[in-house]
Amino acid sequence: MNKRATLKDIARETGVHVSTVSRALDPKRDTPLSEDVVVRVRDAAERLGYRPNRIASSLRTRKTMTIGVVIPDITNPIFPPIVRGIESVMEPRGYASIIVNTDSQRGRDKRLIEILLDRGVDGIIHTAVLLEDPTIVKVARSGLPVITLNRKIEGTGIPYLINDEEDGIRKVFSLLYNHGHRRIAHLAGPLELSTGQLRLDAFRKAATDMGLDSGALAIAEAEQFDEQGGREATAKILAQDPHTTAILCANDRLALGAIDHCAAVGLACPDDISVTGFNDMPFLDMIPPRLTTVRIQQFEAGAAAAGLLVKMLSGQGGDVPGETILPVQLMERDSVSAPRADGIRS
Amino acid sequence: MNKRATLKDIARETGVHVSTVSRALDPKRDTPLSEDVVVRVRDAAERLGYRPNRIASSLRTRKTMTIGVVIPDITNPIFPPIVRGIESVMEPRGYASIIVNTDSQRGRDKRLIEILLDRGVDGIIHTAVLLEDPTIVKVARSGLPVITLNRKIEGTGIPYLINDEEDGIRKVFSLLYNHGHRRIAHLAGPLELSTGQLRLDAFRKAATDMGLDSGALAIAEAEQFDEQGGREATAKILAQDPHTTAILCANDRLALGAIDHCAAVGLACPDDISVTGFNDMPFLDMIPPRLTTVRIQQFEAGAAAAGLLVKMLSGQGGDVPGETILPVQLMERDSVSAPRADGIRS
DNA sequence: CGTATTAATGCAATCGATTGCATTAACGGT
DNA sequence: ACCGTTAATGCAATCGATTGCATTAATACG
Repeated sequence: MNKRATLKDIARETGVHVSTVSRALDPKRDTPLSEDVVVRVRDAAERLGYRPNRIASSLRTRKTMTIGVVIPDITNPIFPPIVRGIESVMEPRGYASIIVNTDSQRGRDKRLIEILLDRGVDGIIHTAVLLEDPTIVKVARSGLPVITLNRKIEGTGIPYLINDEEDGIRKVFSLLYNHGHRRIAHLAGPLELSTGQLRLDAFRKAATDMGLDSGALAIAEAEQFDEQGGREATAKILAQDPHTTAILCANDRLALGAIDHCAAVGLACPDDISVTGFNDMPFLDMIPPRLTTVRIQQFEAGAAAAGLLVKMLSGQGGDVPGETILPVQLMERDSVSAPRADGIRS
Repeated sequence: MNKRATLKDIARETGVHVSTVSRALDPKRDTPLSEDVVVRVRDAAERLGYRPNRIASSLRTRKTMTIGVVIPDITNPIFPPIVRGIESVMEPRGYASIIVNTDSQRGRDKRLIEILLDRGVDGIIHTAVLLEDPTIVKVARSGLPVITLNRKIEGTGIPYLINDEEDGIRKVFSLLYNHGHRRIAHLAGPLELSTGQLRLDAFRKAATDMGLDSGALAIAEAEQFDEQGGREATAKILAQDPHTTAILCANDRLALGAIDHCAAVGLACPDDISVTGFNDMPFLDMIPPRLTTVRIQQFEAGAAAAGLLVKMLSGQGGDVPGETILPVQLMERDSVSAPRADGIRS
């Protein structure tokens, strides 16, 4: 109904000029003002229920106090905690976030970033997923503060924050190895996605480090990071090497699919075959057999990335490390055991 | 680096006035313009990579093409699909969304809505949770388009969209009844939250409709909508009536907690006691015993609510029904069976 | 051919807050 | 008492797009 009060209203009310009102209300003002005026202005502002018009302010200052958050899909359970982590840092500092979902589609990425830029976001946190993201690189080059999460884009100077996935893969690999597994297969995610590629590389590296010939191990790429993708790729793995005793999966959902397919062909987990996941998504520990997996600090990663962005936004870009790596944690549960001694499996 | 092109740049480039440029670029312009100018302007715009400054536009037109979405908590798995549903409608129409999480806390509600208003959102979709939400009512009264989702606030004229929860509760209640259960308990959610209250009311109604004395049935209120809340409340229920044969829970997580507590005291589900959930959250069907529950159309609800909001935003508020109810679906799985005939339980 | 229309475009105010510069008043120093 | 400071505030431009009104040019009409 009755529109919001503006500086002009307060000016009229107090008899001073709008610029004076503006200064009186500015918490970190540099110009000296008489105590009297400040009090009167604050008073009037209070009385009229004044709230600054951020749009007008943004137009003038070129700051919207809004950031963009680019994620693949909020319905993927690993992202909500990340988002909350980001907001736990941004909101207290007066920033709002606009979240966009790319669904890992090339075209959308560009379109959505444009939406963010149109709205004048002050910075972007990008949980990059595609191996190539030319759009975000261009944006960062143009001077907008950008942080990538879960993904480094080489040679661009964009600060990135990642979980120590390489270490995570190494941990599960070692666990399987120490249980006696040697024919360890990798169920990779879509290699077009950075997560898929990264974890595959880490798998190969871990295998080599343990003295196995990574070329001899069965590897199959899932088309999607979901149960169906896991089922299909598992079939391929078992075809490649029927004597596989363990499948190291690129994420939890793939692992669930793997277990499902194995069960369908008569292989029980972990008795006949061991399976591991990655991410430790919510409720995972309630689904049998409780999956041995790697826990990633989603919330903390979001919060840390936001912390970096805040620094960049406040002009302390120099203080931002180019690389931040968060530790991961092995979660040993029930989906891993020693390979069958009898070697019954055909 | 090189800042964005503005109307002024295009004007200089083409030799016409900025206002003419503005009109030439306006898809639904009313003023007649010569084809020649339009072409030249479009050309120049293209060439300069012109993108309108939405901030400036917003200041003048008082439309930000941004909406606010208020939810309790995005990490609660029922909300991501709702959010995606909303965006599936809003984004193609040029709207961005700012999502805020209230954590069901009174104070935050107000503060967050203020954040949205400060940013000049054109409308709000509010998945109200508290029984009383004076803030959002006031906002709606001030003329801003508001839709509430999952909750009606009586007598305010705010259009609301709800799932037919009453019908859902009735369906599970009937199912239990038809299996032979008579001592059916209700594990309610926090009654401060509308969902908790609503489902309790529906439970009582269903009981009465089936000819049971709802006053005689065990009812316990959980402090939180989570597993721990479910466990604690289940203890209370079993204390109230040790002969309870079925627990109808206000949501899935409470049900998981209930089953957990029952198992801890030696009651197997469904053999010793039947348990039902509500919501059918993601991955629920992978957690044993697969919970019989009520599926709510989260995505569709979000999309439908957004559809209503869009109508209001485009000035067709008159066409928006005050009430929209989406059907729910009973998902029969494994957590319900007939009560033990032997009545062994102490 | 003069005037009334209409088409095409320019002008300038506006949205509300911010900020460099100008102005005024008060004060201190010598 | 005079001048240089500094304190306190006003002035006006600015951010970029939009839009009612004015203006000019072109066309139609009688």
